[in-house]
Amino acid sequence: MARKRVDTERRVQIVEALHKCLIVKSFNETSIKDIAAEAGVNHGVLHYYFSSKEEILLTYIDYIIDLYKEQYAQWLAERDGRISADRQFIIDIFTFMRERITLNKNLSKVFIEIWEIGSYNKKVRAKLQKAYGEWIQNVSEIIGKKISNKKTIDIMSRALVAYFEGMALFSIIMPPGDFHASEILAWVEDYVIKSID
Amino acid sequence: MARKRVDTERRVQIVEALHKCLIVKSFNETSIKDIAAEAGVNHGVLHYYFSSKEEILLTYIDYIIDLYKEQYAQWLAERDGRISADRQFIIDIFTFMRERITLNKNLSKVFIEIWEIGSYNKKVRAKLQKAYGEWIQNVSEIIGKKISNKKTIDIMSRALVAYFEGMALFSIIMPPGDFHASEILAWVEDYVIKSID
Amino acid sequence: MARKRVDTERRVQIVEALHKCLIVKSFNETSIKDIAAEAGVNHGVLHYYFSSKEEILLTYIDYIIDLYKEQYAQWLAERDGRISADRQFIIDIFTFMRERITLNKNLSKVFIEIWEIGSYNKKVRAKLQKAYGEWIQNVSEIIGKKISNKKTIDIMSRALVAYFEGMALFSIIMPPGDFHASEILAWVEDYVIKSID
Amino acid sequence: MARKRVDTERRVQIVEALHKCLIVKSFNETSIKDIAAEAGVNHGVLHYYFSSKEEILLTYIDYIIDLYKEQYAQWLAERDGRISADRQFIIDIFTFMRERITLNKNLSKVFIEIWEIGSYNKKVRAKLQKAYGEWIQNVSEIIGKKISNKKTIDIMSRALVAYFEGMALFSIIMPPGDFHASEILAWVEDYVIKSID
DNA sequence: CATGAATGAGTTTTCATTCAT
DNA sequence: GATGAATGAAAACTCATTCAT
Repeated sequence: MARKRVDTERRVQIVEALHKCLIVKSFNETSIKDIAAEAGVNHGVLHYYFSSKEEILLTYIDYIIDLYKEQYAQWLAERDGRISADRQFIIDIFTFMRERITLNKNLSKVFIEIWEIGSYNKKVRAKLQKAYGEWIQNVSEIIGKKISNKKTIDIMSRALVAYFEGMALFSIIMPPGDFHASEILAWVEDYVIKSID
Repeated sequence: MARKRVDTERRVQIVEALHKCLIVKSFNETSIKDIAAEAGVNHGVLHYYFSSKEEILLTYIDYIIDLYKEQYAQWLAERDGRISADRQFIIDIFTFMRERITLNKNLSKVFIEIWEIGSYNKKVRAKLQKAYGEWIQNVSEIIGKKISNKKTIDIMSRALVAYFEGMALFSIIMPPGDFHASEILAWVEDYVIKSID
Repeated sequence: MARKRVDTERRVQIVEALHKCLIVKSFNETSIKDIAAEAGVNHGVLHYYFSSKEEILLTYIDYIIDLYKEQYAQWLAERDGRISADRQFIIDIFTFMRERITLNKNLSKVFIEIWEIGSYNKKVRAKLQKAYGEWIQNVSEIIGKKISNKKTIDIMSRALVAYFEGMALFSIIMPPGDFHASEILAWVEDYVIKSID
Repeated sequence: MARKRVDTERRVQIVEALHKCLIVKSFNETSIKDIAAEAGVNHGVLHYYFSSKEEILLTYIDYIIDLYKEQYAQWLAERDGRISADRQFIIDIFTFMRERITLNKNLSKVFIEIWEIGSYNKKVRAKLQKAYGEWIQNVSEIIGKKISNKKTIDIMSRALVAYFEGMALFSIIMPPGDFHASEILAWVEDYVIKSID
């Protein structure tokens, strides 16, 4: 049990080191020794806790997705844990997504990396599919409070999440201070809320 | 003169070989020898025509962007070369973008790769910024036929292009046959056209 | 602590392997794999202990210079560690330099190589400058026991060391058994000693 | 006949291009294309006029040695073509060697390169042996005007030429403006002349 | 003769992974 | 469990040389 805990701590430590590395360089440019140095452990140890570099990545993807799922759950818990049809609630939940997820630069950078790996790697893609499926489901529940047509809900939630990810991409790729991602996001949110309210 | 043509042809040949490689594996996984094999030439030749692997990539990015800019220009030329305020014209132009760009799987796959490289590589990012800037400009001109408020045009065109790219991403990442990208795109187009018409 | 020793040992082993290689071929013709083979280690190991081929060379130059500085220091230590004005002492010290340094064929061969590299490489040149500066200083101290004019000491010590190196060069370049380097050196030594005594 | 002349001109042109390259970089760092570019000819042509890179070098060595032999011959011709026992003549001839050969930086640089190649390459070494043999012979003739003992002449001429080459080396290797090669050379010349006069 | 395209062997370097201690 | 030494495959790149046109 105690061993297990140490194990888990070490794995988290390593996985968080990978996160720090990915802020600065691509997964490919990040060597096992880079991760080890960032984690403050011997690089040989990484192969004790993980079978390969890929396994660190897969674990990391779970970790980063869980981190934001938990943040969302926590945010929701602070609001009684229920999705409300309230206009203000919907404004707030979109604001949360905008500020904490879409405009989180480090997160976006890392996700561009994960997209790229996922586009060639089935295991990574499966994780993305699951995470995006859940996020789409969350958005469905939100707009489902206002719209009854299931088809419309399905389409809109997918479109919205794709749009969020497109904006996350552009917030990294486009010249900073010129693209005004925050403003665009707010405008569209407003537009959507007006449309469905 | 004849020489110049051989030069250009070889460079195009190499760059198209890179394209074929990028459909299957990442730029990093694609070795100089892979590209050479795909192009059917000796690997030393690649360094004869290009100073480095990165230069092949940069040339490729120009090539692929030009390819689609030309397709757009050609499409437009067939329609008198002018952007019209006609409802059908706008429907058609969005259909063109949807079918030929956003839902072009190979193109999307390659662009996910370019995004990732661009997120760490300034030269690549600059090329993306230019290309997206132009595309946003094109969309601005289209919706500018219907909307007069400059700010709204700016925001909507940016939002639309980001959304298109988000959809391109999801068409690659999400389970095929399940995400219904085509339908979602058509629905949103319809929605936008109705909104601005 | 044990680790540190392994480190140093391996580095010495590699540096000595380079020495053996340089007896046979130039630094440029000596590949990392050649050095590794000579050292009896895997070639990857060389990059574990040294960051680059140049760093091996720089370390080697320090090594070979230190080796002969130590031999000189040791020789001197055996003679009470002091430079004497004794005629026999001066004869002996010149003999030491002649036999152990100037006429040491392997050493001379390697130094021709280092000269060549140093003529294009600043770091190598700096090491040569330091080593020759010290050697000139040593000769100054020896002849300073007999001559009081500082200018004369400076000039003579520089001239002597340049002459020694020219003789080292010729002992490698000129047909063996024909140039009689040993005899020439002895004659000049004798001449110098007579002049200053 | 005309062809032969064109051939020779081209070969000289190439060989002079190599000289210019060797001022700046080592023979190893100098590529066939570098030489071709410096000569203003197509690189394929070098293999028409020379069988290999080594042959260019060997031809170059002949060229550079001849150049200075001719300069010496010409200088001598201007002085009636005979070596004189005149003190001033000896002063002048040493001055010529000092200024035009030993202190000629480009020449010295190139010779360090040739020494190094010659220390591993028999053909190059043979050329050096011949050239130095001739130079030593010249010096023998000069000091032979003053000294009658053949053995002494042999030793002194060899020692002098070795010393000149050592000084050439140090004029390249040692910190410029610090070693005072010119002064040292002049002092020793003076010393030698006084000794033998 | 001239050109420049093509070849392919060879170089240094990187790094995930293994493993003895 | 931890350490760091060792392995070896693979990468990008260089370049003398060849050769068809």
